[in-house]
Amino acid sequence: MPELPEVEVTRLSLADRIADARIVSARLGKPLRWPLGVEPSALEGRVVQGVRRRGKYLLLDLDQGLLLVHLGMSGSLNFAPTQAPVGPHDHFELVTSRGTLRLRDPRRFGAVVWVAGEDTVQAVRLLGRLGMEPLGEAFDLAAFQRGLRRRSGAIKSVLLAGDLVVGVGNIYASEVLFLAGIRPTTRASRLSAARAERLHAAIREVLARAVSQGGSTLRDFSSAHGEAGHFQLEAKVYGREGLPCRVCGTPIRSLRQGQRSTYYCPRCQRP
DNA sequence: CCATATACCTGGCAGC
DNA sequence: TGCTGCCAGGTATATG
Repeated sequence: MPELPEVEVTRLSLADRIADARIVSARLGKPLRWPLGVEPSALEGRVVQGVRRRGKYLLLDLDQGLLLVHLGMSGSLNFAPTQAPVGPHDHFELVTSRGTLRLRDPRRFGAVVWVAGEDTVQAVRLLGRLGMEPLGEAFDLAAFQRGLRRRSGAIKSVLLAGDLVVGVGNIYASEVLFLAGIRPTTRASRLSAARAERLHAAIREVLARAVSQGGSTLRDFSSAHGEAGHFQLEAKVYGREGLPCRVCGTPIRSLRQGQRSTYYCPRCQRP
């Protein structure tokens, strides 16, 4: 579920409220993708200083070390002064002086990992190969164009890989390529400089718009406040196979790329 | 270096 | 109704 917009919406809804909170206790449920890396009791007394985001990871800065949180495919965070009873899919919990933070993740592809610092082996293993951040100054057009030229694979797959630019997942990859007018099967290396520039702009535009809409709620995503997102209502192609293109009316098509569904308009998106 | 397949796990849904 | 098979927002890792 969570692509960059959902992770950023989570961060925005959490950061101010959890800042300066002191951890009272930590609890684990079933195993997540990776082990926490410390005894939960070792987190007691730590203070949450802030929440950053890198790609689809949330970084909870503590006064000693930090927690790397990934929502995987089905994860969501909730932060509230008082919580409902623990459910069968609540697999991590931090009780703090300002409220209780819970990770609900039915599929358990998500993770919470404590690391002593961002330069540790474990942190570098997880964060070290991430591509450019698409929002803000770091998303350099020339570097993006150079990166695309080096890739022979389909542009959809290159976007998903996350080592050139982070944050574009399966929903937004289709949406971004629609906005840029690019066929998902086009080889990245064969995109003209002009089309690469349109793609660069489309990535920023779609992701920023999705953040402003509170992300996409397909099944059960919600912010740490519990609010659903609305971007799925304005999706142009994702999940719309057979329905008329919102721009030209041509039926939307779907195909499989690297075991993932891709949606596109055969008329608006030229190879 | 790059591209692709695989694995992880649960729940929802279409089809029979 | 109950079963089976497929599909789902991600990505580290192995393999070619």
